[in-house]
Amino acid sequence: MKYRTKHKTEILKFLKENDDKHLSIQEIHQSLKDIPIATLYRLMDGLEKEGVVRKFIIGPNSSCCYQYAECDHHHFHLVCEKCGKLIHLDCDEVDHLLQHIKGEHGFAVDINKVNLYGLCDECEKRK
Amino acid sequence: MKYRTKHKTEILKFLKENDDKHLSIQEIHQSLKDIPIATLYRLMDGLEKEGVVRKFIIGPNSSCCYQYAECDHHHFHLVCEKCGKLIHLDCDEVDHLLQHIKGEHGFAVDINKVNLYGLCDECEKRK
DNA sequence: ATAAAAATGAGAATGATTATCATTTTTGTT
DNA sequence: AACAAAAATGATAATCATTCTCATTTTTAT
Repeated sequence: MKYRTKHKTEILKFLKENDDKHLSIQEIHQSLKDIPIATLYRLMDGLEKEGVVRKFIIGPNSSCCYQYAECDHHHFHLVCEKCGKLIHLDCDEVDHLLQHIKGEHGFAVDINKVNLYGLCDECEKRK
Repeated sequence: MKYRTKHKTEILKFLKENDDKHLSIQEIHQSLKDIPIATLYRLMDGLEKEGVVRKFIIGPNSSCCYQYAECDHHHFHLVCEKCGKLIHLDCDEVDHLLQHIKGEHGFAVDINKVNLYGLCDECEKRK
């Protein structure tokens, strides 16, 4: 991912325009038809590794989704498995837990890679 | 899943013997070679629906894993991104955070779907 | 302008999971 | 014990997302 290419620019533009959604590879491909699917996979993979983009696994059987990564990287993301809603969890308790895990269990959690899947209030009620 | 069958018995015996591990379909199939893979998928699916067995999604790209349900502890999984090691995090702090998230943020985290990615101690030292 | 490094693209390959459907097994009932 | 309906099976094909391959093209630094 060292070179600047038209495809990369196009993808980032599209993701920025939709920074409130999680977009699957399939959805991105729908909109950016000129990018071959194999290339798209490759580029999304690279962008994720660079931290430009965030990858979500929504549900066991569906494919993964991507979203433009924001700069404030210090919170967990709650992802509703029903409606796909993304909640940013700014919360001291989280920091506390992560420090505890580091101190007591010797594991440095990379908060950028973590999503807490579950059900939001509305979807739980509708269940 | 109404009838008692040899296969079901065999699977449950195997899972009980390995109640400290998460077993992938492939691993189960390795050990219980006489059960055709299609049947195995079907049975595991049925056992999960019945609540006899728990399904885990470990990592974005790997397949799912199963564990005998009675032995399931309410824990997070820590996944080391370097060595792939899976750590079971049994910890009261986790329960505390989840209750807090449910109570204060109105979100029911499904702990089985969550992995905390990061670096284990050994890999961090080696970094 | 050039060459090395990187990215591309088309299709094939992979690999997990699901669907199909004729056959077999299980179970409760005569 | 025999029967029939319901359920489970098994072999194979189908599906579908993702990855691989490799010859070609593009990008970048010099």
